[in-house]
Amino acid sequence: MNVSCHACPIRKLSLFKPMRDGDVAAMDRFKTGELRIDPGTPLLLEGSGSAQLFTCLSGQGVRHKTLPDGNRQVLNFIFPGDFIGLQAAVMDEMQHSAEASTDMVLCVFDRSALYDFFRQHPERGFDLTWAAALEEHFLGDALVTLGQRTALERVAWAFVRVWLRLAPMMPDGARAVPFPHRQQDLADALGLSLVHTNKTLARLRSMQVAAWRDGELTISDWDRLCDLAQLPRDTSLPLRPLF
Amino acid sequence: MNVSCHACPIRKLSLFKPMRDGDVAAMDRFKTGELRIDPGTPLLLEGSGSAQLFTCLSGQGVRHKTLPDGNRQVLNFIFPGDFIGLQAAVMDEMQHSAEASTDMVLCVFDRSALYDFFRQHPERGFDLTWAAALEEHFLGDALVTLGQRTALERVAWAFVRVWLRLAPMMPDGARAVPFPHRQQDLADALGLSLVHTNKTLARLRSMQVAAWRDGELTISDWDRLCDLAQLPRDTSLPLRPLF
DNA sequence: CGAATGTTTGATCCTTGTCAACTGCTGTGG
DNA sequence: CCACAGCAGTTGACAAGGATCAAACATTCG
Repeated sequence: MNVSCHACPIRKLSLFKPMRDGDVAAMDRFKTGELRIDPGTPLLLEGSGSAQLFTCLSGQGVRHKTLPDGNRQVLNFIFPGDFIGLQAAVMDEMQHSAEASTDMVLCVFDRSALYDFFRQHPERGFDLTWAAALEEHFLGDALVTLGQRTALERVAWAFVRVWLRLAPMMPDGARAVPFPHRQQDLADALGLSLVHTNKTLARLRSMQVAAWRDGELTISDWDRLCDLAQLPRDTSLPLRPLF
Repeated sequence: MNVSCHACPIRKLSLFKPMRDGDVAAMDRFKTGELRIDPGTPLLLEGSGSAQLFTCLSGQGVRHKTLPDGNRQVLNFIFPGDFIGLQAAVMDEMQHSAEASTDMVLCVFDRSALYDFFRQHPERGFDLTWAAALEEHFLGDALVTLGQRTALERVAWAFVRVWLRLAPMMPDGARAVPFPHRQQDLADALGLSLVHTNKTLARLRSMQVAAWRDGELTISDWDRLCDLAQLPRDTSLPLRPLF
């Protein structure tokens, strides 16, 4: 199998410093292969059973936990370039898995090789730590949202997040980004009921602020959206390490 | 200044493999000094300004974010042994800081030295990544709680978490653990109002399940508490890396 | 066409937030 | 020594945001 990984997002993830040839080679050795899955297919990440790490090459999905009573919390949406599976290593007590919302192509890595990877390429390991800290930062933001924001603010916040994440990957001037999920997914991500989420979406639409239809998110009034989300209008995603 | 760090929790944090002498020496070089702060003192972590990392040696505190409208979300409580500051590096857009609830003693590290540390001690870097993933796991749990659990369940969940974290540090058979925070802090951590938190605490007390008074958390009925929190009764904290 | 899935809308209920008042404790200054 | 301010905790009354229930509607697929 050809395991060269030129388009592999783990590179993007680590692109804080230019990559040397040795690093690329090491990355390829680390890589196990590619995986393509259909919408609705679960990515097995439960407990320590799974020995794999993934990066998303294309498509979108959700990462979620499920409570014994059946309630589901979406931890985050998975976009191209995202790294999945680090956390799975430390999970036991709770259901934790990921699921494809569209066709997805994943880059598969062998977790057991990660340790060697660290030894041989400390700089990349450093980047990984940084990526994990970044993930944690995002989760912290989500926590703030679920803890302190109203329904309208939550949806606005989610839209800002999605837009910031995806817009840079779109051709300049694009008015919409792909967000191919169900309202139920967003509801589970924001800790709202499906019905209330739906009504809130309708409100945002009638306010002419943002519309999410047919798997596409269109934002008409960025400033008002940011205000609703209590975010500065020039918000951007942190992408480069600061230390 | 004597910077030997025999009691320093960053060692505990990395205790997955025995430490070699070289590691200890490197750690000490990495260490900047110790810091003791009074209750109510904020630890400056805002934005990229802070060039420091800390581990908590003794005392407790909270790490929180503040919204423009003044609402506060407690991300987590800080216990002895915890590592703080990794996330701060990637934070800009939002207030983010930590504050001491009691007298605290902190171990201070220089962030700029972290990179070198990684290069020279890849295994330790690996541990750090693991620690970051672990943190993320905890935040994910918190997210589930804020998103899906009721007030009673949230408080129960928090008590279980605190107990699991602190009990191993207590003498065997201890019936209470120190939890020296205000009800407002717990409320802000759980996304509840102060009043409702108070009433929920009263309920838990009258149910003879758990009582938190005078900075001490006492658990009388572990099984019922776990049931309320929707957690298995044999829940434990993940402490060792699985890969 | 019918079944399945997802979206939309209205009616009702309830968990939780808000407002307000009171208690008890601690520290301070006259 | 007492008066008083300040702060955390407690309790009750009331309001509201969001959950739940139920039903209709749209779309896709076999």
